[in-house]
Order: sequence, then C-alpha cells, then structure tokens
Amino acid sequence: MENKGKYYITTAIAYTSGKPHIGNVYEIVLADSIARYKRMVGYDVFFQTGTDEHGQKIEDKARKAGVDPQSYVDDIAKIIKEQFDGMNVAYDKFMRTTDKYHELQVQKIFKRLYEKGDIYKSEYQGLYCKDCESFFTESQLVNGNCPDCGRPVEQAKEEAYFFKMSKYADRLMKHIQDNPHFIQPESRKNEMVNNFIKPGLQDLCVSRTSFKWGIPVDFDPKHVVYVWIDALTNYITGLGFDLDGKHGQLFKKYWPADIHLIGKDILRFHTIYWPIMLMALDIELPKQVFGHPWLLVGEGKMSKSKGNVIYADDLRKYFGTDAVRYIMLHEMPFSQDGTVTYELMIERINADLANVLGNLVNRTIAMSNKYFNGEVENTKINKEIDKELIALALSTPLKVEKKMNDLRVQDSLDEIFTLLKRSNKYIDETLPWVLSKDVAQLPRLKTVLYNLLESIRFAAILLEPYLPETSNKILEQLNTKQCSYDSLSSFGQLESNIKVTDKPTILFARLDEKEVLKKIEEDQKPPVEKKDEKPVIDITDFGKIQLKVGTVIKSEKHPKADKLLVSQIDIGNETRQIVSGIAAFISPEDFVGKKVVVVTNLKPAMIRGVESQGMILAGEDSNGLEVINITKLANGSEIR
RNA sequence: CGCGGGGUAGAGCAGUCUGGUAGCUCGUCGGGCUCAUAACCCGGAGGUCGUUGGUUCAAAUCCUUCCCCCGCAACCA
Repeated sequence: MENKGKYYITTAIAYTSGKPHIGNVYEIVLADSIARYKRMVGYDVFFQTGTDEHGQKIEDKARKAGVDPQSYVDDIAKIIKEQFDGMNVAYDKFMRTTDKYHELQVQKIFKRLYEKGDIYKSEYQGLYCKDCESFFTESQLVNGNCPDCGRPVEQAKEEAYFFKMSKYADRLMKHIQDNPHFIQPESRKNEMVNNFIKPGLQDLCVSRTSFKWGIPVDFDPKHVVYVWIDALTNYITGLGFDLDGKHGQLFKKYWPADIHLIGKDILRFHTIYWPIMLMALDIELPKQVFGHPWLLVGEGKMSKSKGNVIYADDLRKYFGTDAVRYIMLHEMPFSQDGTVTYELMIERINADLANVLGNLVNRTIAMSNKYFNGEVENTKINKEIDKELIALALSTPLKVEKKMNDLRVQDSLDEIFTLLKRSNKYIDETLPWVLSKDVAQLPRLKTVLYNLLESIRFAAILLEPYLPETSNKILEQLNTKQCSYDSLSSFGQLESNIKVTDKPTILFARLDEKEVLKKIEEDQKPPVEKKDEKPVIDITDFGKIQLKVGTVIKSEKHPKADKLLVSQIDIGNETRQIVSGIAAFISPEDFVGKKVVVVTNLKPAMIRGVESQGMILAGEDSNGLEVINITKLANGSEIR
C-alpha cells in the first residue's frame, strides 16, 4: 500500500469532573472514524485523546467526595477511558494533564513566556463569591447572584498572570486570511474574526491563586497555571515536545497536527489563544481546527437538571456498539446541531442497519448456500444489467474519499448505503429464484451471486472506519481474505474458490419500537432526585430570615429581561418592589392579587438595573414553578 | 439595530457559495416479488422552499423589509 504520509488528529481532552455524556463521546467516535479512514487509505496516523484534570471544580468535587484530587481524577479518567474503549475507539495515545512529563513542560513553557515578556503579572478583577471562592462574569450570574450558591457576589481583585494576546493579533489575522481552511466550518471563522479579533483581543488570565489543584508556577509558587496553557499544550507534550529542543520522535514525526477536532464551544480557545501561544513559542501552527456541532437529545441541551442526559454505555446496552456509532456518525449534520431521540435511533437502526445492510448480507449468503452450497465462483456470465452495479461499486470508494476529505462523515456513510441499496435492487432485477429453476441458467446465477457478494465486500471494507465490528463480521461471513482497501481497485477480486459461511448470523436484529421504549423508560426512571443537601442549621440561623405575607398589587415584565417580573407587594405596613425570575411561568395579570410569602429582610439588589427589595418564595420541579400561595392570612402576618 | 445559526411535504434533513423542471430518509396509500430479518423492489399522494419588495428571460438559490426559533456574548475547563 502506498504511504500517503503522516496524519496527526486530536480531540479535545475531556474534563475529569464527571462521567462524559453522549455528546462528549460523539467527538471521540467522530475522530475515530476519521483516524480509521486515514489509516485505511494509507496514512501513518497518530490519534491522541485524553483528559484535562486540573482546576477549581475538580478540587471542589474531590473535597466534597472526601478524597484527594489525584485519586479523584484517577477514578474519573478511568471512567472516561472506559466510555471511549466501549465505543471501540482506536486511539494511539490517551493523554492526561497530570502526567509528570506534561506538568514539567507546562512549567517550562510558562516560565519561557514570562521571560519573553509575553506573560506579565497584574491583577484579575471580577465579581467574586466568597463562599464559593470563585470569580464569575456578569453573564454567568443568576439574578445578580452567584450561580452556584445563590449568594451575592462582590467586586474583588486577585493577583494573576496575564498573557499579552494583542501582541500577536495581527499575525493571527494574517494566518487566518492566508489559510482559508484553517478554521472549519467556514461560518465559524467569521464568528471568531468578527467577535473577537476585530474588536481587539483582551489579555488572557493564565494563573490563579485561589485554588491549588493545578500545575504550580515554579518561580512564583502561590500561583498555579490556569487552564488553557495547561490544557492546550497537551497536543504537543503528548508527542514528547520539549521546550529545550530535545523533542521525542513522535513530535518530530507528527507535529504540526493535521486536525484538532473540537466542540464548537471551545473554538475560540483553539483558533485564537492556542495559535498565539504557538507563535509565542515559535512552533508551527496546526493545519486545521474543526469545530463540530453538538449532538442533542430531545429538547434542548443535555443537562443533569433536565434529566435528559444520555450516556453512551446505556445506549450500547440497548443497541450495541456499532449501532450507536452509526447513529452518532449518521445523525450529525455537518455544521448544525443534530437532534436525536430514541424513536429516531430505533428507526435508523431498523431502516438502515437491519433492513438494508443486515438483510442484504443475510439473504445473499442464504441464496449462496441454498443454490450452490455456499460455493463462490465468478463464472463471468455478465449481462448489461450488471454494469450499473459494478460501476457504482467501483465509484463508491472515490465518492467516500471525496466526502471524507471534507470531513463529511455522514455523507460518506450515505455513499456506502447507496451501494447497498443498489445491491438490493439488483436482486429484484436479476430474480435469482427464477434462474435457480432452470439448469441452463445456473452459471448465470453464479455470476449474479458473485456480483452481489463482491458488492457486499466493497461495502464491508468501506464500512470499517465507521462500523469496525460489523465490517469484520461481514468479511468473516464471506470467508474472504481480500480485506484490504487496495483490493477495491477493481471489481472481481473476491476469490472464486471460497465458500461463504453456512450459518450466517443476524448482523442487526430488527427492534420493536414499543418494546424498546418501554424498557428504556423502566430503566431511566430517574431515582428520586437528590438535591444537593445543605448543611444542618441552627434555629437561630433560620430566625435570621424574616418572612411575611404580602399581596401582589402590581406586576409587569422587566424592561430588560425576558425571564423576570417586577412586582409591587403590599406587606401590610409598606409596599415592596421585588424582581423575580418567574415570567416564564406566570403572567403579570395572573400574578396580581395573589397572596405570597416574601423574604423581607433580604439585602436589596439591583437586578438588570431594577432594584429588588426582597424575594418571593417559590418552588420548582421538572414540571415548572409554583409560587407559595397564602389564602387567608392578612398582609404583614409573619411566617415562622 | 451586540454576534452567529436556522425557518424547504406529517416528521427529520439535503439543495443556497457556482440562479435554470424541488430532492433524500421515515411515515402514509397502492402495486410487485418470495431468496431474506413481516424484509426487498416499483409507483402514487403530499411543499405558493417563514414574510415583504426588488434584480433577472428565469430565484429555495442574489439584494431588501419584517416575523419566529435557537445558540454565543471573553476567561466558563
């Protein structure tokens, strides 16, 4: 096989804060299909994935779990690896940012950038939550308060190192213009240029003192390296990059990366900050960054609070590894988020995998056994009608190649399935069961079956990158040794002296939609949701909160926020203005006249420019929100 | 006027860059076949391509008005 050169592909490294959901795993499977394809056609491929293991969030989670951070990330990294391995992903390296070699290089890189003057010491200013010890941006706040604990935040400063991004902005802009394929898909490129580069790059905060679980800055030990210099450099340290030039063989051979495959949400970091870091270090830039869309399940983004999180291992349990791979790769549009439901998965498995692919293989092998005892022979009694099938089989590898070069994985799969469908049609056109009844037609029948088996062999080989297990199973059932990609150069390389298996197994069983859905529903019965339990408090703690009954006398939409209502509440001796995040559940008209419970001694806060002098009590579950309603008590009555 | 994406048959999507009879999958209706996993093959019905105005011999495709949905808004890993 011709060697087409090297190909280095990476995925984003998964954050070890918890079990990755199907969206995270999708990225790895997508990368795997590309890596396998490139290997198949003759590239020397290196495929790296791994885990990002530092940060405040992990420090917190470990503390809550009562373990040290290292053993916490060891556990999660193991779970992540199992998720990937379970999907039959053939990566070459599983990189962890707690690897000692990586940590050492990150320290050296940080120091070098500092000495060069690209990193300087300053102060990070932002909104800070004391209890959570974290900074937040204004947009992250919930009703003006900390998104984690709901308490008020305050302006605070923290000593921090910053990376001078602006210094390299012009060079980056030029690189993006000179390399039109650097950022893919195209639409995302504009987003980056217009939103971030053109308005002027802000310097990036690259160290923190507020937590310890990170790579220490060796010349200023109260700082740890803050996420991006740590995480992004995995792409080079994983190959054995050495700042002093004593690079490992892998780095010399594979860098620059041919493609960084990442989620669209972190495109900014990969197309702006990462290239700038590399420029600052005088390292060649990756050739391409592809921001793939998200795989969504049902309504909206997956989140634990919505209870719509789906994990790859659960899906495998219901459908099998290759079926899940097929769904992931086939249901994902190129530049738009893909939505998947269980109904859709079942439909695809039945229509494509069971009916078109599985049944074709099964019926063809069954006929070979029935008519010729499984013996395969190309008697070359070809007819006009064969030409179309043969031409399609021969052109399919080229079509797939074209699509794969554009990273159009879904379209590649469609090309292969077009061949399979054409094969099914060929059976109807040639009517093997009619030929079998006429002895004179048996040689022709042999050719017909040969053409079918050969077409199936083409499809099976081409399917390897996407459905490796299935591909292998089909080739085994054919009993052929002609399994290489190169053997697709001409039609007819399937051996004439072999016998197909006499007991074909079902590749994909048809699923009964109702049955499967029922089973899934039973399994997924969410265990009664355990809210994060708050610590036990003293009666005096509770006594600090003053609650009173009040009547809503006026209510209107917040002028600058869709989700908020601004209401005037009569609490007996005075009227309070309160802003509440309930507009999605209650209209202002319905709200007026209601008797509610008000926290009257809450510190007033400005919420989107409107003052709120208290809080209305309400509860929420998956069905919506309900304000606590009082019927008889007079305004101003105290609640205890 | 913050930025970006989307609005095409009952559902999910392709086609839009490079104008030229509106396509695919599922569903639905009818027919065929019996080798096969009630599968496979053929055919039909179903769309004024969100809305307004324009350019053109010709617009889903180019320009324009408005409406609706969904992300992102800088350190969040």
